[in-house]
Amino acid sequence: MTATDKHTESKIFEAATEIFEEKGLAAARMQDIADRASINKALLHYYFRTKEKLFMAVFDKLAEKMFRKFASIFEEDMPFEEKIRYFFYEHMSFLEKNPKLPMFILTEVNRSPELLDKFLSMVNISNIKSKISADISGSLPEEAIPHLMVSIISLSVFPIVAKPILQGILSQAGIEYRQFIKERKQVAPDFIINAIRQYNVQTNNKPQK
Amino acid sequence: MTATDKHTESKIFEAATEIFEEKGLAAARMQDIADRASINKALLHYYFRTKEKLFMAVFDKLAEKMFRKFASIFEEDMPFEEKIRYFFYEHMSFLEKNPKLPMFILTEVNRSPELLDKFLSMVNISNIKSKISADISGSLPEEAIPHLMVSIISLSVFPIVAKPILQGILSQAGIEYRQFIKERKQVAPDFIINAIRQYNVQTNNKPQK
DNA sequence: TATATATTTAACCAATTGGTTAAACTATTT
DNA sequence: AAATAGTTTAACCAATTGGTTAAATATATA
Repeated sequence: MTATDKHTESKIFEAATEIFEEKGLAAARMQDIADRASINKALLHYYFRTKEKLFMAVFDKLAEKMFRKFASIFEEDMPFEEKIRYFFYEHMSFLEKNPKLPMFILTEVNRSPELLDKFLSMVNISNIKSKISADISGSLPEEAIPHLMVSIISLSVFPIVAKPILQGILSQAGIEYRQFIKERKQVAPDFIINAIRQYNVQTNNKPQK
Repeated sequence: MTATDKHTESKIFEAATEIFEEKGLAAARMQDIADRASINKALLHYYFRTKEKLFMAVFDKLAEKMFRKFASIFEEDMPFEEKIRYFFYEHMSFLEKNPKLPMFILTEVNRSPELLDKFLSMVNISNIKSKISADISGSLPEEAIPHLMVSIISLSVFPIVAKPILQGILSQAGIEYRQFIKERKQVAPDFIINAIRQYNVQTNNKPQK
């Protein structure tokens, strides 16, 4: 493999990433990818053999990116309240930089759930549960923790995925979507923290490492 | 138009609804729709002329259904806390019966946001805002209301849309998705209500009409 | 019952799509 | 420099796709 083909292969990969993120597998066309990469379509097959294999290479990269980001944030060692705030800040900043990623993943995993198989273990919910239990005291029931986590994800991801709808509805009230998402980085963690206050949750004031 | 063709047309429409919901516009095939309806493919064109027109008929019907459900629940006259509980119960029951609908709408409006134009006015956010302000007293800032509404929608819709992911992750901890969603009808409104308690929100105890 | 109208069928069509092929071109090795 | 290996191109291919056509069939009307 020469420097030239490393270049061609990555050009293809980048173009494919964009096109697949924008259109999904079903609507993406090999000719569109070739056009985006400014190469002859036959090269797609020379380097990646089939559309399916090219798609899988892209999906794997993007899903890894998304799940790793999620998992790493949640497993950080820090006081719980701070972790919630850090999660929203980090996760929503990540989503801001990758606005098409969640919708891409959701589209493809709804079509083909087995695509997820190799990524699920990256999110160890039992591990996260014990970390959360260790981080907080009070009467938060253990069975509430998955709900809490799903709520956290819901509050951060859904407004991104529903952008066209929210943009339309919010603009009726003179609210600008970008500004709304900006505020949300603050509002959403407040919301979560206040919601769990009912359990007399005291976040441990452990010294930070 | 005869009784027979009313029958054929609705058979086509129903089959198209299923196929478009399952696959979206890009991946749906006219032959698949014809097979699902047990008719000859040419009839799709006889009754609906083009794929695009058939899709639009289906999209309009489904989007109307979804937006009308959302809007009607939120404009109910009842005490706020009760409205939140009613919203989650009604909305999540609706989503349970139409599990593919949100993902279908999200997919298509992300691809083509102008599809939304005729439905946005069904959700009058300013109207909802004044209703909520009238329903509750306390110090909930007006600019927090859109965030509250988006949170409510996020908490109800996202777990449906993310079913494959949640199913995978939750099963690792021995949690069954269906049971999780069932619990959520109770957990999510609790969450919302507790979250806004910080504003010294008192829900009006107006007599029900 | 005969005629007109509407519906359905099966065959066909042009365009598009993912993929293949072999020649031309470029880079590397002997 | 010639031979070999690797990359790229442009043309081509078979299958699929949304759509069309005209004949056959069914239904409605006079």
